[in-house]
Amino acid sequence: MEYRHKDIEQRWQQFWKDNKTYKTEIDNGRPKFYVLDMFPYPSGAGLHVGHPLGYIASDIFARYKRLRGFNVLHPMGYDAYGLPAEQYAIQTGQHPEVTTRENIARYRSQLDRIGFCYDWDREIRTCDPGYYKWTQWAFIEMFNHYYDTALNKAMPVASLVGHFEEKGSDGINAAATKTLHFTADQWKAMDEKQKSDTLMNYRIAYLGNTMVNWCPKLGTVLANDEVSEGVSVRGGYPVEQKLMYQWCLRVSAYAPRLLDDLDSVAWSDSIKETQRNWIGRSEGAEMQFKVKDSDVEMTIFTTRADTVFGVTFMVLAPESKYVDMITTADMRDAVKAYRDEIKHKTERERMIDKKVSGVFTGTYAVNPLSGKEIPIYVSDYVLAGYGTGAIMAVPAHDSRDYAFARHFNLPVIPLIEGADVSEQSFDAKEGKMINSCGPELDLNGMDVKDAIAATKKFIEEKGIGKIKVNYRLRDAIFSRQRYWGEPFPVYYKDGVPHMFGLDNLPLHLPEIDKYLPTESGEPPLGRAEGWKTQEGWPLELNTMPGFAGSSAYYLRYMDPHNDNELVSAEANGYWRNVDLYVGGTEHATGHLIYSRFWNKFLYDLGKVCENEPFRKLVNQGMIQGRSNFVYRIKDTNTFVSFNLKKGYDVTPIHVDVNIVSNDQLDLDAFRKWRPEYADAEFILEDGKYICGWAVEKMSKSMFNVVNPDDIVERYGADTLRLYEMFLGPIEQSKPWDTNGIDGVNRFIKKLWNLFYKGDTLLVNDEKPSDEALKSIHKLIKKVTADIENFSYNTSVSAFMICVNELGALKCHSREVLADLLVLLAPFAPHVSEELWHAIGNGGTICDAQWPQWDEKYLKEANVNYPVSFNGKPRFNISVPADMPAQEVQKLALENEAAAKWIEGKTVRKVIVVPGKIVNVVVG
RNA sequence: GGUCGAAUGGUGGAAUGGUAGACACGAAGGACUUAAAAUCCUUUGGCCAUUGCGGCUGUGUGGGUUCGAGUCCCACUUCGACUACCA
Repeated sequence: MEYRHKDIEQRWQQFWKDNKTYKTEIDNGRPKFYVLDMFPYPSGAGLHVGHPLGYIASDIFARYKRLRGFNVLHPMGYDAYGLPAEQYAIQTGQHPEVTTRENIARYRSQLDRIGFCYDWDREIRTCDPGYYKWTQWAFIEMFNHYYDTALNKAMPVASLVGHFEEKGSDGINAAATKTLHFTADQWKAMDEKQKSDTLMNYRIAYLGNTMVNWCPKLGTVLANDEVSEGVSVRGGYPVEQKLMYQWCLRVSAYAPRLLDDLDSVAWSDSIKETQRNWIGRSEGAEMQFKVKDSDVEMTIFTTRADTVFGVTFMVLAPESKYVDMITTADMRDAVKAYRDEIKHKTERERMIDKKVSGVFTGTYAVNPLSGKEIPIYVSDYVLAGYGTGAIMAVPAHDSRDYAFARHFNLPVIPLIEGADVSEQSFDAKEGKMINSCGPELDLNGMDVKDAIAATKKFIEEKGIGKIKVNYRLRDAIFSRQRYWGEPFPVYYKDGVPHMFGLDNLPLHLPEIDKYLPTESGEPPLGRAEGWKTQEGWPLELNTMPGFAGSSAYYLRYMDPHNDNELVSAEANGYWRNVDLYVGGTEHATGHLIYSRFWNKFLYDLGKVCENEPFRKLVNQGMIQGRSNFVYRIKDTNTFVSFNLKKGYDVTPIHVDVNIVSNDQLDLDAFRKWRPEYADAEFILEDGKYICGWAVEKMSKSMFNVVNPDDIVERYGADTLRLYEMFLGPIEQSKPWDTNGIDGVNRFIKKLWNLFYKGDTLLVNDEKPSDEALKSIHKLIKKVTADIENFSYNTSVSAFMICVNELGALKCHSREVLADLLVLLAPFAPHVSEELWHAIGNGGTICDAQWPQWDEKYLKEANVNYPVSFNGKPRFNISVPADMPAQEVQKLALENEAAAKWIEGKTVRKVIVVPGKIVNVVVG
């Protein structure tokens, strides 16, 4: 029998399906293990060979854990809402649901061919009503809760209302949009609308007027993580700032916990660091600056309280509320002109335009420590959304303030000894303070760090300001002016928002005629006939953003068909949270923050039992494309081979990598590829046409997309799986290069040849030789350690070595080969299963037991090698790590081989490095 | 600008501080074959020596720690990823 991958893989995939081999149930008798992939957005282009990388890695781990006796939950589903389907719908009129369903079917068929061990009975799609019911439910719960900053958890809004009725706003500990002051009587006097507006200030899901990233081209608002460098991540369209009334989630309330709990998860340092930066904790002080000849006091935030004596001006964000309060009559026109100019600039234009701009308000403030008067400016380099939207400018020690000061010719006062500020600011927080003495506070001579502390203490005592921790993390904007997303379970009664009851969920997405905004500029849902409650109250027209459906999906897999709860306490109590999460780093500041927030919120409500959703995170690298080029001689249809192109004037042209093999072009296929190449001529080297290559993004336009289906067709899923792992470390980005896949394919054939010669099964029950046992036990040890460390590439190498060794030893022992198959089963499940049955096993290899290595087969002589060192002969002996130094020295002197080596020479020195090695230097 | 990471043959990549280049691809030579494919064997970092079985050199650059550094420390160069007017 020959190795026929198609036959084998099809047969076992069917077997697993028929026998529901991968169906998972709660089993209190076994420990659980939850392995999860970031579920894909089913795009129209289908999977390319880069997508399954992470899926294969997690599949190996899931299969491995199962072989080690764990009850493994390994589900898959689809992040089905999203912009591309909607854009496609706008262009073609096709319902996004239709295209989404088609795309999912395509994904599924591609995934199925690779042989994953998913429990497909647990599949979820975010656009299924049975799923988004719970997305809507979570939103309602967020609406009904506020964040208590003293208890550090979400609490029901009802208890807040109780407090208001007794004491008004006095003594509340609630995360809020702004600080409100009202008495119990004032609260009671409010009408329904006023009460609603007041509570919005505290709700975790709230309606607020916020500065949003508005993308005119997409006609929708985008979250911060959906915008990069001033353009939309999807589509790359310009994004501008706009004040809009939107649903928001008070993610910022969770900032301290999101930051602190990073310490408790096993994620890579780099992704934790990315989240820390995104959350952006900074310790500083809020300080009051009085405006001259006015009652207005402006609050600013600074992390450099020590530099207050160097403040030579102040700057307000153009959107700051203070601007209108303080601008003098004669400056009003200039300020208005500046603000209008800024408003019409997109975020991108603001960023590209690094020119300093701003305008004087005509007003002065008073430095609270020095008493000096300083001018107040408006400039767009101060952001409305961070801190208080107002700053004290210290040009000597902040580069942005410095640029502004130079442009407007404002004074620069250095505050640190020896700082040269003639060319640029001195931003470092080090040195001794100078020029920092006021009527009540003298910082001169202090170290910067001490000065910061001293100033903070002083301003707090004097009531000029207070110590404040600021976070960069903003609340998430939760409204999208789109069709293809979860509808909000919200209706408006006389303009006041109300939530649906759980009994009325899910609120289904309505049908509409076109997927465009209405004539009056309302979101697409404005087109839906009868989009109102039975009583006639209008429903919310926005839909939820992409991250809504993906924030709690890992919980739903635990109990996907439960119609009464997101997840039952039993299912959640058993599966708890994700033990291993595999996915790309691109979600560091989006999905991975939102999910953690969402989970913490549900944790506060007692709905889930773990504080963090993902224990361990592995970020697989991106697979880039490897493009091939042919070189056409200018103005001809002649192509010159790569190494001969010198001396010709050539144009490199991308050529489809699928008609190139080992960088050698298939000439006939090339002529057939496109009509204009039908009569192409070639200048060959050694009878071959060799193509050039480059690493680029994998995309259709570069003709470097490799479809996993083609690889599976030609080499089989097992080869694809092994080869993807063999390419290199899982976390590293690397180009896909089909060159080399033959080596892995050869390995499987060699493995096959250990079992079969022709149709004869070679396997016997003879006792394996010591060498064979050593080889297999070495492999067991290596593969076990590698899987635990995700070093799958070296595992594949280890398999190759072992199979080569067993082949050379002519070992066909059932005992050894059975172990080999179990080890290989996570990597190449089909061929392992096939051979597992061939050697007389029943059931499925998925239920086999992971073998254990025995050190006795691995013993090495502890004497190594003579080497030279600095010209002096030397002898090294390896010793066990825990051997005491004295014994090591004794061993070295008694060692037979060492003695032989030392014989006749003078022992100059015996160097004992405890636990490591002994060097006997002779000479 | 900030943060993190990387740099090893023609290529992908191995090396708990202990014989650098495992394994694989590619290449060269050979066996089998009428021939090709497939398969198998040998060689393969560089330089020198190859009827002397060996010698020298070598992990981006320069320093340091160490008996010993690809690995640890410092500085630099280059590349990549993420992020960015966050006061």
